[in-house]
Amino acid sequence: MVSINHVAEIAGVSNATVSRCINDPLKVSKRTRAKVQSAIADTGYTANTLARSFRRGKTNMIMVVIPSVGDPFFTLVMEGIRAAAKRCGYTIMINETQLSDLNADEIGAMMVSRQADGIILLASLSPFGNAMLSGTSNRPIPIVIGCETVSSDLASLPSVHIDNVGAAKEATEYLISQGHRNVSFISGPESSLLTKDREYGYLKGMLASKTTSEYVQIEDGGMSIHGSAKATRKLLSQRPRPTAIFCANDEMAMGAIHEIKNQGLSVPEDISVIGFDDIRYAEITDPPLTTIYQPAEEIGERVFYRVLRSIED
Amino acid sequence: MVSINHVAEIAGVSNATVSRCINDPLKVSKRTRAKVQSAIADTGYTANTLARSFRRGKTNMIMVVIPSVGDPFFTLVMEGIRAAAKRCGYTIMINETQLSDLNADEIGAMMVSRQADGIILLASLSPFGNAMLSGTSNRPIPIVIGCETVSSDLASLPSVHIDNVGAAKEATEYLISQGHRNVSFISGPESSLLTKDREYGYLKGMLASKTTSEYVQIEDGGMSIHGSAKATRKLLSQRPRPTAIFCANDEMAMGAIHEIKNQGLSVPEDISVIGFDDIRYAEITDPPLTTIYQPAEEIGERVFYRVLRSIED
DNA sequence: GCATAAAATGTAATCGTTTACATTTGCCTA
DNA sequence: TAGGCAAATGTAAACGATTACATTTTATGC
Repeated sequence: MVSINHVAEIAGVSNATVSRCINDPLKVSKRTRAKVQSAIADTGYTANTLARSFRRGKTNMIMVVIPSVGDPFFTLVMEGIRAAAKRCGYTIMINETQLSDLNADEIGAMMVSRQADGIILLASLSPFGNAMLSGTSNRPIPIVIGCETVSSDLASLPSVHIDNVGAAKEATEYLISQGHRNVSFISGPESSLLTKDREYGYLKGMLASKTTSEYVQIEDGGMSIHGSAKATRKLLSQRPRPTAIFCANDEMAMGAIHEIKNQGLSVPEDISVIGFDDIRYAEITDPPLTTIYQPAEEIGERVFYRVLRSIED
Repeated sequence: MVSINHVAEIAGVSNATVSRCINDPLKVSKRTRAKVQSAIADTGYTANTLARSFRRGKTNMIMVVIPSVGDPFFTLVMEGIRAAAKRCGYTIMINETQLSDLNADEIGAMMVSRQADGIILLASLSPFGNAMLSGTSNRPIPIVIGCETVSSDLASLPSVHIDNVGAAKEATEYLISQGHRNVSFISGPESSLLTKDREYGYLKGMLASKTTSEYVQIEDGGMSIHGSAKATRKLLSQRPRPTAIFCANDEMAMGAIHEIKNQGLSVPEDISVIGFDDIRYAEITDPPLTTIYQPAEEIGERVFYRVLRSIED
């Protein structure tokens, strides 16, 4: 491995000069710069990032924790994050951490290990409280939560997200304005606070009038196609049957539509379905999925700048 | 920031002892271990990963480069990679690098920067040749390609993938055996060698008999729903019309089905569609998508072990 | 050509670990 | 209890960069 010292020797200068030549070229004379550059070219030297980050105490990397690669919604958020990061000279690393794997130790370790300058959590952490925020005197690196809501335990963590309660309430009101009275809701797991917020918005919408408030029905769709299909089966077996199903995200809406058609019913004639997120598959479902748009890219951009701000403090 | 030296001081031992206590506890006496552990607890010390990796010359991280978070197929591959990595004490980091961003410099920098011990490329690199493999005397870190085919330029890179040519040929033969003669193919962009392999398999299947070889038709679907819908539109406008469309992946198959239905035709009565990969959406398309299964998890596992082997050499 | 300031370069400490090697401690046996 | 060996611990040198500070070189004005 060729180090900065090899380069220095070959160029006939000190390592400090080589370092300057790389990090602040204007500080070295044209002649020396040429010598150093040719030595770099000759040796094929590239700086050891580890050593540099270690010495500087900064990696210029931001880690994004997502529960699952393969979630089409995150693509959009990532787009925003990545674009902003590029502009600011940061590299994005993704850490796929299944929700079930998320535990305080792991996240805590990540936080203080300083392998990244900051962390963006596109996931909720409610089950773990803020245990991870204490217990170490090493200053934890900045964490910002994106899309997800912040649990009260983590109230200290900044977060960038839309008004899930309000949006879900509006969607529910829309369904009601279309004449629906029997509106059911397919929710996500307890660990996803964001879907709980949407559930709350649904409740708010339904509880506004007596007729609708009598028909509140919520099933857990587990954030997956299969889970949602199962939940739908359960909902459809009830009497009176729902005339509309509001799903906490699009993927579950797809599962619901699939199950409804499976049972020989049709969407939206027999039952309306509404989703959340507006992922790219939403427009090619049959029928096209009615869904609530989230400005995913913008959220990504904002959450990045938020974490950047914390880093720079 | 509390360092190993603080801990040592508090415990009344040398930093070397603290280090041993962490990395090889059996090497220190019970009494000392207790002292050190309580000092660690008191100070909330956690090792500086950067310093450790730098010193050890090893990060125990493997980077996976994927063209896009949000590709449902990668979820499955990642599952295999992650499981294997966990077993072996490695951490996985994902680097989302849009194909268009991939350039030799960036990848080359990644390769030698030693921020990871190895790289798994779930993408092809053909446009860039092996420029990145030369030009530096720093020993590049191991790279293994997964799922994708290796371009001839990169023949030196190991790769783990299925027999795309064979599988596509079989699928084509299957369609022909079902009575189809007019089978069209929707391909991916030039940069994705894997889809080119599938295209080649399609060709092999079609060219086997005179009747079918007369109907070879290939359109670029750009690996996206929209691109594929557009390609399908073009195919459907031709006379004679295809009776079957073979798509290089499931997402494009979904786009094709959508467009076919859009034009008032039905699947599979008027036109059969077949995809590739068996992503989770395949079973909820309407009609259910016929597709070719890839053992994604197993590929993930294998590609991990392959890169591990290179690392350990 | 000299004095002086500014620019360029060099020297060496430093970041937090790990680890080869040296030293000390403890234990066992004769 | 001395001698010898193993176990435990300490010392100090790395790893490869950056950077404060010291020194040298160059440029400027007279």
